[in-house]
Amino acid sequence: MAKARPSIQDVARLAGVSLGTVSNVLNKPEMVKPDTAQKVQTAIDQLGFVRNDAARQLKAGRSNTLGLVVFDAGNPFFAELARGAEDAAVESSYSVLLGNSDHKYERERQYLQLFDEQRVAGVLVSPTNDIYDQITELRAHGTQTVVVDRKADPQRCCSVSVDDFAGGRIAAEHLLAQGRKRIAFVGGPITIQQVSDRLAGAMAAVKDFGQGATVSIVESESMSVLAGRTVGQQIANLPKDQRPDAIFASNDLLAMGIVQAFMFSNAISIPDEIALIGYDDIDFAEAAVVPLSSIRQPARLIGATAIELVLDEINDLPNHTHRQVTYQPELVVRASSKTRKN
Amino acid sequence: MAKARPSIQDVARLAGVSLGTVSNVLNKPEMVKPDTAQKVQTAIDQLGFVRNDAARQLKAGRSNTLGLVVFDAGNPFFAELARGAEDAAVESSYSVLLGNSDHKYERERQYLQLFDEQRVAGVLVSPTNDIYDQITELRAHGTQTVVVDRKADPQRCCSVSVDDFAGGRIAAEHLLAQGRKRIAFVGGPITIQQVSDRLAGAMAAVKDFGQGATVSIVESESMSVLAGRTVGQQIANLPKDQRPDAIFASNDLLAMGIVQAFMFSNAISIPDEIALIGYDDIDFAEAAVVPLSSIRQPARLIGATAIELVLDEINDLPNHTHRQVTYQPELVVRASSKTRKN
DNA sequence: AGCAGTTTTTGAAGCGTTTCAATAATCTAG
DNA sequence: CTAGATTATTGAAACGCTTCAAAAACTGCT
Repeated sequence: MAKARPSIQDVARLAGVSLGTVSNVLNKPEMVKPDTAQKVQTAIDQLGFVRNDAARQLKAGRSNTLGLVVFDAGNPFFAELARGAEDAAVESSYSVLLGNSDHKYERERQYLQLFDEQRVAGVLVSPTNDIYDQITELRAHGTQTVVVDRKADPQRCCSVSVDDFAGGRIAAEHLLAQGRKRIAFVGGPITIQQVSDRLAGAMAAVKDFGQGATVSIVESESMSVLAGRTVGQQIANLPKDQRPDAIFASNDLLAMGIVQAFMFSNAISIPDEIALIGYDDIDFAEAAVVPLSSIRQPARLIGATAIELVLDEINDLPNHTHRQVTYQPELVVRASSKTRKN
Repeated sequence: MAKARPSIQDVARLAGVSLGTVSNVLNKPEMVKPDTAQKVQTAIDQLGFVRNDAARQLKAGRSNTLGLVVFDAGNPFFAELARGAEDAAVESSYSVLLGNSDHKYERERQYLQLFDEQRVAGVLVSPTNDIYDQITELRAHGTQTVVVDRKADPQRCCSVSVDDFAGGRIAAEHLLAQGRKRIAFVGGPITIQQVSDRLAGAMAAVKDFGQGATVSIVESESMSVLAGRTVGQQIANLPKDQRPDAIFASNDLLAMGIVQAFMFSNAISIPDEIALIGYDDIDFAEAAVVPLSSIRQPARLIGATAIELVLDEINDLPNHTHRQVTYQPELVVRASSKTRKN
């Protein structure tokens, strides 16, 4: 049934022109006479011809597709980032294909490999882990790569990130300023760079603050709402005097989960007993049971900037120099961390 | 610098074997002698050879990539759906590339076109609109296509969806059962099939119920949290006696936005004055200021099922018959729609 | 009509794979 | 040790496109 897909040859034959002409209609329409173009177009329509990108790429050696690999497409932060990237790419008539590694190293590898094999023009990746070799390899193969949401060695490639250390510091400082002393940091696995940086920032703040404030670390299994709920449960189960008086969740998903757990067990009030601050300031933070304080990151901007960088590298390789763009996070205070009577 | 990427030829030369052998190592390793394979592998590593997918596809005529086009990757519902699809695809060693149409017809077209040109093995698409011609065209070209989150004519292709009419009915019935009479339906643009089906379901429920209950329609600009906030504002601005006593938001994002608006203007209490129910039951619904009642859809399952269908069609085209899988939605009652004293 | 200059069209070469018939190497059994 | 069977390797021929030098078809002028 589905007869073989028509090729440029078939179109040429039907239109009574040479194959080169058809190609020209497709790629350099200005250099073919209008009525020839018309004939060709008619043939194309009639046959339902669709250019075979594989062949085109094979010949041309490059594509105008970009790859983006994130580790949690379900996190609105990354969704925003992706959208920023997409918009910027479309602007320059590139398309962005999104791969979700779901925190799985193997899957990340797989997408990177896929993009490499597809010879995409460039790749943005928010590396889960020690993906450095992967990236080095990619770059060695000639695929331009930009690291997003994490700092990268500017010797090796561009990166666009937000200062996680500063973010952690700001969050902790805020909690301390509210008079909290026993801060629990929730996040995990702590092997994730972002998590450990935020933690480090928080610790630094506590250290500078002195006054006997402490940070305890609760490592969560992942960074999801569900994981947050588990952690929340855990904390709720603690004897009252062992509970922290503030929680810094390393992203909003976790924070929302914690909120859910506290609501459910009905035992802990936010912010009276425990103040809570999240990270990312996703759209949902504001609508939480207790509107969630958070550290805002310019997700969209990150995506857009990353695209800019990768395109610069693609189009102007010779005098491209790697840049390390770092944005500053911003404290957003809502009810979840406001101490009522101070 | 970046010397041309090594080809299979280069590998062959370096390994001292023929090009066919290298290909075999790559594709049918069982039919090449172990030590030959070893030599080849060494050469591959040394050169950093990466198979050129374009060439491979060109020859093979097919790829093992699947495309997924959704219209709102930021909506956790679709994120879930995508994850379900991805997991199922990986299971069968396919990869899924995600395109986000962002409700824009043009961008949807563009992704579909891209996938078509890339000769992906199959496409899942949650069509924004009258994308039917697009799909017909795709299929005519031989790209297997499955419609997700919407019913499709089973004469033409498979589809996996949830019964939106039933969902709308259930939601409205629930609100009516709570003693509400003036239901506002929020959603838009109503040209979106899902929206109009849910509306139709709600209207049917109200009609069956009789008792002078009514449905008013508030068309929102889009289906986002932001749009919800706008609508919420609008409703809050209404004179008290003209406000509905229940709102059925056609997705949770809208509902969350409405919650935010009501909180902000501080004028309307949920559910006392207005009961609220959303749709999709995204993870965040439970953590909303007022935990959100919702209509749950099995997002992950939808994605997984769609992959199954498309793979069946790909692998067994001759005796594949289109199926129209419809799942039933499920009412989840939380605080936002519970009438306290009844 | 004939020439030079200009615009269009042509078609062969080649991109890096996979495939497959042909060839070579190796094994088995007599 | 060898014929015959079996297993491995080879390399030429596509796949469908873009490119580009060469040919053809026009132009406008004498």
